[in-house]
Amino acid sequence: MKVRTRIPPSPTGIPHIGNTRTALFNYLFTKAQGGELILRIEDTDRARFVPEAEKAIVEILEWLGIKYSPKVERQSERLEIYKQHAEILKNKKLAYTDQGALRYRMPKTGSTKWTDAIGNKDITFENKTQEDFVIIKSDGFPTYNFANVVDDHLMDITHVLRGEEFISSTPKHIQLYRAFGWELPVFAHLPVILGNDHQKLSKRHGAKSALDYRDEGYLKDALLNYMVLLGWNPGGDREIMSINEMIQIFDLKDINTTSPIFDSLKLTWMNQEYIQKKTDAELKDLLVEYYSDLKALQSDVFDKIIPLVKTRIKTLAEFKELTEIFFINSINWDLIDQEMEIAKSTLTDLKELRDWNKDKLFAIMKVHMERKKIKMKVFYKMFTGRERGLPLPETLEILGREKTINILESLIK
RNA sequence: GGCCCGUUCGUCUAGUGGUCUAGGACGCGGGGCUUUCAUCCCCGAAAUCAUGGGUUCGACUCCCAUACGGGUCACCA
Repeated sequence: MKVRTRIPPSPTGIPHIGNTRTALFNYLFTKAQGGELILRIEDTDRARFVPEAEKAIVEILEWLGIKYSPKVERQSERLEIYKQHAEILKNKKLAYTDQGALRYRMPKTGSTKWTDAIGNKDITFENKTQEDFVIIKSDGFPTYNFANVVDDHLMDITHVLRGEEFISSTPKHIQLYRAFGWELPVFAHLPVILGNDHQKLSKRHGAKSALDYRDEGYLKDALLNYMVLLGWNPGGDREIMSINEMIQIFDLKDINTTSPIFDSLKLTWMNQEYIQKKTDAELKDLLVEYYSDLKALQSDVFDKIIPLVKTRIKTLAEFKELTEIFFINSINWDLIDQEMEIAKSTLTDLKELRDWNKDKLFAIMKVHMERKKIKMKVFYKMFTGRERGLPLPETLEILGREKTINILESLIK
């Protein structure tokens, strides 16, 4: 039997990174099994419905390369189906009307159990602890608990990979399957990702979305790689992996049972790793895509900057500040007396310099450093306004004679 | 509070009865390289494997209890 899974977001906002990780696991599992993944919009909550949410959901999956079947299902378009199925339960006296809503009558004796694929463990709930739950709301829309089960069956879902927060509602789902005489899918409840506060990731606690990370200059490969390591480990010391490598070795049995804490520091480190692994051309493309205004930079200048920048940025967003000197058109820093003196004599040297290249430029600086017993920092401050940055001689070589001399002249007068 | 799940360095984790005086990664500290800052390289600190009982010739690994943490108790998903 072919594996079929689903990504069932509810369009109540932009999904945060925890939800996206669940989508990723669904994708990896499905690809590894040669199955099919569908996207099903669970828009049954009219009060919290956010029109733009679906667009963001699709955008995230697209950016990350999480592919699913072309036909997107929407529960709001399937109301008739839920109504029919509710009717069946009502006729069987398994559901009853309660204040305009339809409730499912849960059995009150015995127990409901299943073997969860995560950790391969049996989970049992005593039925006496379960309450009758609403399946059709008074507004005519189905609840998650109902629509989810009906759709999973009708759409031939074989594996339900979802967050651990759904464990306690799984007995409801199982009873519904039984009431209809349907076969159970495999349930796999992923441990939820916790934030720094050790609480479940949530918008309220500042959980970001994949789109936020993209906007902050993170690469999709890095985000994907970091996310997958949160709760999944193929064994051994392997950490850096491409999505295709993940698919090759992905197995539900390697998913942990403990809730991991999201460590943005390690994500940032990983992002830097990925940036460094990119070729110059690839990094250039990423930067052009990230910044809308890089066209202003001359292509040959841009090409020369890339290798200098590569080991110095952890996110694409850091590019601008680091390369500021190539974009500025006015000087906004001052020199103190000693620096001024050095600036003047350096300027003289620069004007006389025949070959404008990094070695000659560095030679000039070296002379001054030795004569005045100063450190390189002084030159960084002088030419860029900052005490650190891209290698100076290289930077000035790329900047060119005219612009470099301009900087010193405007500082001196 | 009831019910459910979990517990190895600060964090992500390896580990499936003896190879563990517990390995890797991030972060942190120190050093090297060096034109600043990075990158890179080397070294180091960091877990009495939550605690207490079992089982066993032998437990991080199996069982039980306790503690702690998390999830969930909606006409939200």
